[in-house]
Amino acid sequence: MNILEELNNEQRAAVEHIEGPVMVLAGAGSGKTRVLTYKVAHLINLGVDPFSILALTFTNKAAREMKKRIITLVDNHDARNVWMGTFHSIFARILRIEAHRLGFPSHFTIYDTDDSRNLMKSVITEQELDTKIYTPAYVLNRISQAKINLVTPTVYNSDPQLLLQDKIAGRPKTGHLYSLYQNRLIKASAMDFDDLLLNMHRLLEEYPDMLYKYQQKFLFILVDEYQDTNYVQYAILKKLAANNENICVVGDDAQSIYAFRGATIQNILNFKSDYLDAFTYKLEQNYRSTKTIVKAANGVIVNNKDQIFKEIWTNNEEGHLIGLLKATTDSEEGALVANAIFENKMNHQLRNDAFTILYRTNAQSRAFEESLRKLNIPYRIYGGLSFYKRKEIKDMLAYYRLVINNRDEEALLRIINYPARGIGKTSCERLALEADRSKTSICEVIERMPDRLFDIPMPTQKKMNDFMVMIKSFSIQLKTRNAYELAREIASAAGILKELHEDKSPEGISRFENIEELLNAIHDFSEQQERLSLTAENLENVPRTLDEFMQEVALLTDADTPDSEDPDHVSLMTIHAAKGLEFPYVYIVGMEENLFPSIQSLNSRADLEEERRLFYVALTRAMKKVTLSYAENRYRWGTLTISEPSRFIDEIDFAAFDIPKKVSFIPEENRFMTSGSDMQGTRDQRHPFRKNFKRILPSSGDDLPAPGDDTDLIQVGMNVEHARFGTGKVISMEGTGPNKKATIYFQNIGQKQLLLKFAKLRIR
DNA sequence: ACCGTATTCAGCGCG
DNA sequence: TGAATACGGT
Repeated sequence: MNILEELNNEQRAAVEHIEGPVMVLAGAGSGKTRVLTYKVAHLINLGVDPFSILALTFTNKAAREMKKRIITLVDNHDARNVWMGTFHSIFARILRIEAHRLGFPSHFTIYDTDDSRNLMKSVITEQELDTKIYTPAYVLNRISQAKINLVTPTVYNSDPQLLLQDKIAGRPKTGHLYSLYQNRLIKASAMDFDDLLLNMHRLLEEYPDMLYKYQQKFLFILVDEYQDTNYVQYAILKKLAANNENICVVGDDAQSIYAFRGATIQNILNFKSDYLDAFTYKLEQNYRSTKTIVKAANGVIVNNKDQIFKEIWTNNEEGHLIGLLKATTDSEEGALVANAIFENKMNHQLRNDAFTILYRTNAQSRAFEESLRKLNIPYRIYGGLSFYKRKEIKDMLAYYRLVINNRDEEALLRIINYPARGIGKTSCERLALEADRSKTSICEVIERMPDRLFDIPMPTQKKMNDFMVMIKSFSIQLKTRNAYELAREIASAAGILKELHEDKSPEGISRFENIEELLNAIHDFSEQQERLSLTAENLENVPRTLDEFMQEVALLTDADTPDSEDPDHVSLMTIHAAKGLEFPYVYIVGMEENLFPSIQSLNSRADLEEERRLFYVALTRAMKKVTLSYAENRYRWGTLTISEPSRFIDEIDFAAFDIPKKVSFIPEENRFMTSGSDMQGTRDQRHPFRKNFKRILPSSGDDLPAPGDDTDLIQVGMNVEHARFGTGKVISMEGTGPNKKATIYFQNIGQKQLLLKFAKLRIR
């Protein structure tokens, strides 16, 4: 059977167009992933060597599922040799092969965000800078932005504009911290996530033979979720594809929801000018949702200015109207939604996994959990602490990391005194200081220890040395021993098994079980015969080793831990986490101004438009029915706040709503002023339920701001003007009501903290 | 080294 | 509010 016959005309055209640059603009639910998988399958069917196909996805999970699908499609196991994975995992594989070019050992460690944060924290404290001003998060964010834009420390520190920005932000040392941070990474033979991209780019940029090699290798390049790629990813693709330009990108600008961490929609918008003979296909038929949902989603997204025009349509039934639930409080919202799910489930004989609750922020999950539990409805929260982020697992992995890479400082500092061996904090700090001074790694400092006199007590030096000897004794066994045996031996030699076994508290027992589970995973791994296609050439009977395991683990996350529980549960997750998924019944909750759209997004149109795209993504997850809910009052950060319904509700045609009787105590004359008429009604007229939310300002008595200033509109990040101090930028705000204070950086006089009720600030 | 209390700070999060 | 960290006393 010809697999192409399973596609519609546009999909098929995109799949069969195999040469030259192709962009597939695929609306939500239009079979985007389908095009990608069928295209790879088609290529293989045409006789293309799977080893020469590079397919990049957004998550490991997507890669795994796609690969599985392709193998069944082509019914040929060779399909597993396609280079399919995330940008990070594919580039990590290549970088391990070519590491020596860039001065790294092939066993370099990949630092996760915790490692990066800890390292940055030490760098900042060692520089004796104020960690309140130089928060690791801020500095790392700056560095990440720099790396994404190919800005190395050297470039950064000679770029007047960047330096000026840091100066204005009151953090002139940021560039210096970048250099120090990067040096520490190199010293530890480590790369952070952004380095995997940046170094891949360097490899292709600085070594023409490498560029040639990988251009020759990857004859066909496919990219999923192109709207969520950033500049360095774009630049790498541009280089790899430069030879024959057989590059096919698939994406939907309307679903770009990761601009906040550097993804840029420009990659899609510029595709045609980057590749002059580019061919564009638009997939506009939605196979997922009802007409009602598609219409609602179109009505929302049309409010964005930055977009490529698409008209999504569907042949599906009209379907249910959109539900709208109004609650008095956040906990009532939880109860309303849980009850609605319960009723729906009972009335229509549905399974729990037909339902999902989507929210803007993780903090909202609690009310829904409680209500679902009361009704005995099984649920699962996605995106919580993943297995590999748990403390005990990270501790154990730190041992393995250190055995593999003795210079891995973050791993060393994490475990040198866990379990407790009497090596205290001060001694560790001195150790780190000495490593920094002598420009070597901590591990080398320890090894030279007895010969030198540090201000570390002799017994402690001895203990440090014993520790390092133990680690190294395992290092030499890495290549010869089976992953599982070695892993278990390290676990017991380190004392972790004993430590956790003795802890009989419920948490201790669960930690012990988690370690066992980790060891089981390693056991399964070492039993598998199949290796990465990368090492397929040396198929001898070498056991699978611990460092191979760790290479796979470094880039795994949440979604990669399969859940063993009953799969029939209601899913709770953030909208971001729901990207790419679909559910019959979707509840989008917390539809309130300042929550969704988020208060932080109200400063710029770009941010607001990203929120709107997020809402678009949420709506288009649904197959059968969407229900929106909001609460009039909500506890946020410990205080009760009054909310009004989200502007996004207004953007859906009022006629699409199924307004429950109990909410519509609406004056008759407003009843029929729906958007069905051409009348340019106010928001209140179009959406009568809003009437109940006549803004009630908290009474602030005498403290009401004088008319003519902008006091209660001021937000972090705004430029403001003060009668005496001139113009400045709001850095942070604290307090509530009349006691609201803002920290403002004034151009002329520097930082000041002002009580808003007195400051009479104007927004500029 | 360890524990209880004070303080701070709250967006979304791939790899 | 509550989790996560910092601090300060034993």
